Amino acid sequence: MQRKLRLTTREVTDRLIHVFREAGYDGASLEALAAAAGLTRGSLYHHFPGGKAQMAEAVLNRAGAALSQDILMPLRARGNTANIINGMLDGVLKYYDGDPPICLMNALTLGEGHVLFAEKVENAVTAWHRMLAGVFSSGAIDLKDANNEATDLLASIQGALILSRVVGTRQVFEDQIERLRHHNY
Amino acid sequence: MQRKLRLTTREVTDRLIHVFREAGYDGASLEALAAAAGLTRGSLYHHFPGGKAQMAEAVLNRAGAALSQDILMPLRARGNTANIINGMLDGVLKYYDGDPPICLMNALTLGEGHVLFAEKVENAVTAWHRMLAGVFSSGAIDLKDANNEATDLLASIQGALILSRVVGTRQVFEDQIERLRHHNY
DNA sequence: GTCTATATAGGGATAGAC
DNA sequence: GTCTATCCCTATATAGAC
Repeated sequence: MQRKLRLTTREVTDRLIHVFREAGYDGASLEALAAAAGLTRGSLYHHFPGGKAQMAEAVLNRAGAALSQDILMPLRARGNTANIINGMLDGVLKYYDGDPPICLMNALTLGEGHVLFAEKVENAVTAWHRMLAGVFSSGAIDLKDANNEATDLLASIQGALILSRVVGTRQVFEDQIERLRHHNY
Repeated sequence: MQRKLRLTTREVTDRLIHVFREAGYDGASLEALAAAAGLTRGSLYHHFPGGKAQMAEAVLNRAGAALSQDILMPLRARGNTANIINGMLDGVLKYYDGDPPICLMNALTLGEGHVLFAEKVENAVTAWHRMLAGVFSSGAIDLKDANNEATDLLASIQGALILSRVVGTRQVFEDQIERLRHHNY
């Protein structure tokens, strides 16, 4: 199997993701990014003339698209609430695919990354929360309760990611997601 | 009110905390740390000959002590489970005192910080989890269920911190903690 | 105990050959 | 589209005066 010589910008972007996930914005050096891409530092600037900020933004955009597809799309399905939530949780397991799983948006909102991307991340999370609340409120419960249920579920997922990373094993995350399937929605 | 000229290392440490919390290890520059301490870069090395790594470790140790006092100690109280958990949640609100609240241990386990402090952070979180599970298991339920309940609660708290930081307001965090008080334990 | 000044390395970014 | 070479700045760390 021969190594590809010329990469598309999208392929390069995909190779950069895990560096930003594990190191955050400030911790992601061009040296590490270039190594992950299999390119030199100079070559990165062909794909991203805007430098590191543009690299991180491209990675964030890719993650946003994946989140929409894997997690938000199942929330648009019709059916009973429990089935919809189960579909979303399948997407959550797919979207957070590392071992341990790490949330890119969490990693990118510290230090300089916070200055650059806080708004974009907030928008993504808010969209997720709003759609989740919509699913719960269609269950004919009070709108405020629906919002609270959405917050609870989102917090449980994000918290499981934190714990899983701290412990260093994916299993903690998967176990927690399984338990969330059996809650009463 | 006159400004103190000579600071103890502990006082300096306390002033460094919020820089590491908001920027993580890689994002915390000596310039920012010196400014926060009200000292020059050079003076920081008097208090921390080991440089930035030692500063972060000192901050982490202080946070560990505060966590023990504010959060773990209430878990040693006697009484019914609900009261003990309420006491812990009071400590949680006190320990995570920023606006928005940010988890130092989360911030310090990305990039180079992960290499340096992952083990120490894991130990702290594991201790919290173990004590929490102990409280739940004294409620005469299955040990595995107690562990799961502990994980659920810990994840809810950590996730609330994430959401609160992303949204940029402390209110989200406080509301979530209030709701956790009314769960059935 | 704090300062100024400085050493040294690594970071991000650019120019131009191939 | 990728490379090498280089520039410049910031970052961490050290030395020594006060």
